[in-house]
Amino acid sequence: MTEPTIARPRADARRNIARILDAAVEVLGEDPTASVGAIAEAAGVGRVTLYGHFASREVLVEAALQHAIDRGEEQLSQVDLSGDPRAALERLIHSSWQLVLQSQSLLIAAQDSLSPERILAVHDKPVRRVSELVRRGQDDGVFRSDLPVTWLVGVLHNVIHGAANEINAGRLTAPDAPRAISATILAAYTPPGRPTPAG
Amino acid sequence: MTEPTIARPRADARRNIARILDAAVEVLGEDPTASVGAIAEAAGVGRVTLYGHFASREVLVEAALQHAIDRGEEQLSQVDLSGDPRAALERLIHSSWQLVLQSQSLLIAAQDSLSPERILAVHDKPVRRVSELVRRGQDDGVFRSDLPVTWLVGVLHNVIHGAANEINAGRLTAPDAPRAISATILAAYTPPGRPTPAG
DNA sequence: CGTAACTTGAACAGTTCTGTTCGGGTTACA
DNA sequence: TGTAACCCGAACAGAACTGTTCAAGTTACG
Repeated sequence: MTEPTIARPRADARRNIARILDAAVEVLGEDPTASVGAIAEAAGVGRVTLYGHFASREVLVEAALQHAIDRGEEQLSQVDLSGDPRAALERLIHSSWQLVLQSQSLLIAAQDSLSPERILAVHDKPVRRVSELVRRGQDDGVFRSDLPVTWLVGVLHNVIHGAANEINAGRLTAPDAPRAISATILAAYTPPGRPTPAG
Repeated sequence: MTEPTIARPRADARRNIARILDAAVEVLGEDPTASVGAIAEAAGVGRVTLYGHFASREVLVEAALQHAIDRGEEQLSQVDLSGDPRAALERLIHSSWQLVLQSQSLLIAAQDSLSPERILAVHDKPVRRVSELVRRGQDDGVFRSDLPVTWLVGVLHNVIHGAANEINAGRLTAPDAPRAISATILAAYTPPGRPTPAG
């Protein structure tokens, strides 16, 4: 029985795949309706080549989302989540913010062409990271427990994305965003009847 | 000099226009990418007839958004905004919630085919209503003043739309939504160092 | 160096939408 | 009751996109 050789792509093929993924993240991050052709062009690659590696637009979008999240995970995994949950959350917000600002409409593209289940599956790791921090804060009595963790995480998600929209609308400047987000979230997470953190 | 007769549409034409607008609000409220043909069908009207009243998809979408907001304004204008700003805000949230739940993706459709300026212009009245209430709360010292009114209004906007998404994702039930939104917003609006309202 | 893997533009088929035109029928309304 | 306003289906032109095929090049790599 011959050893089953694992079919490993050629070097130029792997390079092109990487270029395509980078381009997809970048282009879809700005225009969620960007065509496959536009992505191929941005990657400096023929459209046929792209289809050779990604069978359909759907597959490409999912791979791009996965790629963006994987890259983000590298940074997020380095954030120190120990100590006071409120301070830890502020650090996490600060790191997440840049990532969201880049990939902005990539999520919209995903929502257009991917099933909710797949999107959720790809987001599993980052969501879990935030969820555990929030839960720890609840256990410590620092974060409110009268609302479910999923809701609190969702609020964070929406406020961050909302901040990106505010910047696009010119009603907020990028440097001001992290402070506004943190101040809003920390107050929103405060247990009923307890004082909010003073800036 | 003959009196310049104001060209008033015939009765059936006005009826069809109304039907089209209602259908547009309903259909686009569920699928932001719905085609003009689908809207015409839902209105029980020929596609040609629709184009006779609305020159392009863009015009139709804007008219539909305007229509939805105008209908909503009727209800919102009846909300009592006097007294404690926090209680008033809760009443306003409660009334706004139903409206948003219906028109959900109509806004997405608008964002796809309308310029941000036009969207903002159409939203002028409801935004102003909330803004003034928030500002009054700031003057009374009940709402925080360390963040701009536009930001606070934006947070409310995003949390409400986020709640709609949570419901779609099955992580929140419709009856629970108003309570979660109010609790979140009232805490988020609390001035730094002051206790959040106890549920 | 030779071959298999890979890339490429051009061209094609198929779909879906927008917006227009035409001709004949119906309806409001004065 | 007459006429202008209106409605409608069918059919058309045009654009944009997806995904495939082909034939000819280029490149990695054993």
